Amino acid sequence: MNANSPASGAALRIGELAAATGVSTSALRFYEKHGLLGKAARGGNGYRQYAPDAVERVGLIRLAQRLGFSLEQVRGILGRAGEPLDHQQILTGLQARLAEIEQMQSTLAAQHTGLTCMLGKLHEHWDLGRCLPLAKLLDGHAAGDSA
Amino acid sequence: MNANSPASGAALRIGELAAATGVSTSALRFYEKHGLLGKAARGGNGYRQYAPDAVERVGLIRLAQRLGFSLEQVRGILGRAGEPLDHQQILTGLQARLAEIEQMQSTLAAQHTGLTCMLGKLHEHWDLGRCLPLAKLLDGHAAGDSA
DNA sequence: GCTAAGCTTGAAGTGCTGTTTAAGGTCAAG
DNA sequence: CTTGACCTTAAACAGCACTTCAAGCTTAGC
Repeated sequence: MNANSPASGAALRIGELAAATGVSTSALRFYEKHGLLGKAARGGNGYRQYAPDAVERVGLIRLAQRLGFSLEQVRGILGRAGEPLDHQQILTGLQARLAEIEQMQSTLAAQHTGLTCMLGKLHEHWDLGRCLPLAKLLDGHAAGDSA
Repeated sequence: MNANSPASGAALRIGELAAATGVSTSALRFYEKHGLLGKAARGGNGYRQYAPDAVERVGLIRLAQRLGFSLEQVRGILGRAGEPLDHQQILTGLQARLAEIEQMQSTLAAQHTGLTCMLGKLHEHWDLGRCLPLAKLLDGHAAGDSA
């Protein structure tokens, strides 16, 4: 029953960490296997023993995921395990993601323009064929946009 | 050698259609199998015989893909085969994609804001932990789709 | 008529990501 | 003793758009 009673000051077991973070135990093991979480110490029974700050680490992983980072990118940013957290590396990673986002934004903007344009054309004359040239609009720059 | 010489007025073989559209033959068969392309007529030899307007159809499929439609969505829009092309269905499909795009745009915008914010915080005090509250910012309005 | 290129089929494989599940066993508490 | 949390590794899943494979046709040029 009480498998999940926080031992106040000390180590968390995987189920406790899972409960504390909202991440499944299997996901936590997965993170560990992929170097996101760092190998937990083990008790005499072989159970993982997480220090309380693991909660924050997991929180950071989930935050990063929400910011659109893949787990591989997260590992690139947070470092492979409990290592020092290289500031430069973090900045670089964040900026790279920012660039990625901007790239996607311009792709989406171009698609948006293209679709809007298409809807306009379809209101006039009902010919999808006339929309084909829009393809060039999507290639053209994928960056800026011009209606 | 001349397997790909357009027989002027008449039917295209799959390789010819592929050459004309820049889509591989295997992809064309794949499209057919999934109802995007409509079953081609067959010659006495069993080869597919495409009418010249298949080129346009394939062009539309590729255009749609560039607009971010999945093949399944394309099928929803263009109709399951050589059917009449339901105008209403097309409009609905395009608008649905437009909504999808806008959804993604707001997700990306939120991520962008979050990241920028994070970079700001990190310049001040070097504590990633202080960035955790940003998670709420991401929840705030854009559904948790990161893609 | 030989050979190479092109066509036919269906099934399975590919690449990517993030988990989850399954199978088989250990450990602790009621 | 039984339940439930934990351990391990390996494999499955899910979604997308194809590609590849194998085995066996046809067609075209020489």
